[in-house]
Amino acid sequence: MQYSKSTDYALHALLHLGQSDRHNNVGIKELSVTLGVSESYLSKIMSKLRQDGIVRAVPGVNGGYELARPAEEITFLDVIQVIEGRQHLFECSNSNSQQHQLLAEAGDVPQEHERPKKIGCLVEKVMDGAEQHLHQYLREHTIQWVMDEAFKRCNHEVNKK
Amino acid sequence: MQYSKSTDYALHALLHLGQSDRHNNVGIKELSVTLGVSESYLSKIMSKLRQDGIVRAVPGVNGGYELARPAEEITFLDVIQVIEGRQHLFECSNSNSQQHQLLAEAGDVPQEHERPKKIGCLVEKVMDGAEQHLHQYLREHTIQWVMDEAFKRCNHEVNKK
DNA sequence: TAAATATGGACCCATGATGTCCATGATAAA
DNA sequence: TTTATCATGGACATCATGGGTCCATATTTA
Repeated sequence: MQYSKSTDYALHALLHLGQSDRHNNVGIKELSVTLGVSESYLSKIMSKLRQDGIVRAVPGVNGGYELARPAEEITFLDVIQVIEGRQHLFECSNSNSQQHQLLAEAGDVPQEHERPKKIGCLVEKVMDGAEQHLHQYLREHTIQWVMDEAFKRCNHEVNKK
Repeated sequence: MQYSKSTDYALHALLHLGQSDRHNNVGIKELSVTLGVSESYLSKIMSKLRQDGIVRAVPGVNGGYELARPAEEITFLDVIQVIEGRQHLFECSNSNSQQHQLLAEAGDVPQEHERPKKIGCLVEKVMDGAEQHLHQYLREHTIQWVMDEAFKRCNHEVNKK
């Protein structure tokens, strides 16, 4: 269970756009050279980012990509969800199995007018909780955060001299 | 990006072992019927859990599986790592690309005796932080926690009557 | 118009998840 | 000791997905 390379490419591409001098969009060629990945493949990824309103794209001569909104408003979670999809980290495959009947058995009120019970898998509940924590952290970190952090490190390095 | 079905099966199987009357191990047949999955496949999963010391297995007549330690000492993280492996959630595929050189460029001290710099990808750093939060939550939730929660719900249901 | 650029569809390949089948080995009951 | 029961592990089979290429098309600027 790992995030795909596409997510890697997407995040690094956005960082590059964030650093490039503003009002100058960056072509797919420059991006692909910088990241070390083919233009064809990177195009697909950038296209997804555009469809989701993370970047803007202009075709034609001197075209390219630029961030569609400020880097501090692009979170890691935004990017990950565009690339990886919005499915949950975990889905119980048999919510109506014997397993779950047993879990609810003791306090069960049998057939109190046929309602489907809607118990909800407790395993899933834990996993959903974990996912919420993961997402919260990813929401708190933006493209801008990485650039700021890099800048701070540079200063620190300079001061050491 | 999703946890596999095997993780699902493993967690539910352990719950079953946790609930079954103690000092009685449970055969693969009973487990497979309860979870609604084939014996063959579930065997593979149980075997992994055994190799990692989560469950014990005894062959022969009246054999089967039982928890190798108390249910409150089996965390979700334990189980997930056995099934999914211990690889990181994210690995930067090009830590020495031009991208990272640029990030470190401004404050760079060129060739101060050829050390490889060991910068470390900041994207990876964020992702590792996220992973730590995820793991912390999964460490705090055990098989026993789920059983306790199920018990509490039963009582609540009974009290409502 | 021509060159540069993004877009999207069709396709390919390797890998891993999911699952089956079978031979083997260990154990307890008869 | 024999036999039925049970776990183990290897060899496959199948299918979905990630990762990637190639090409035809549309759009824009010089």
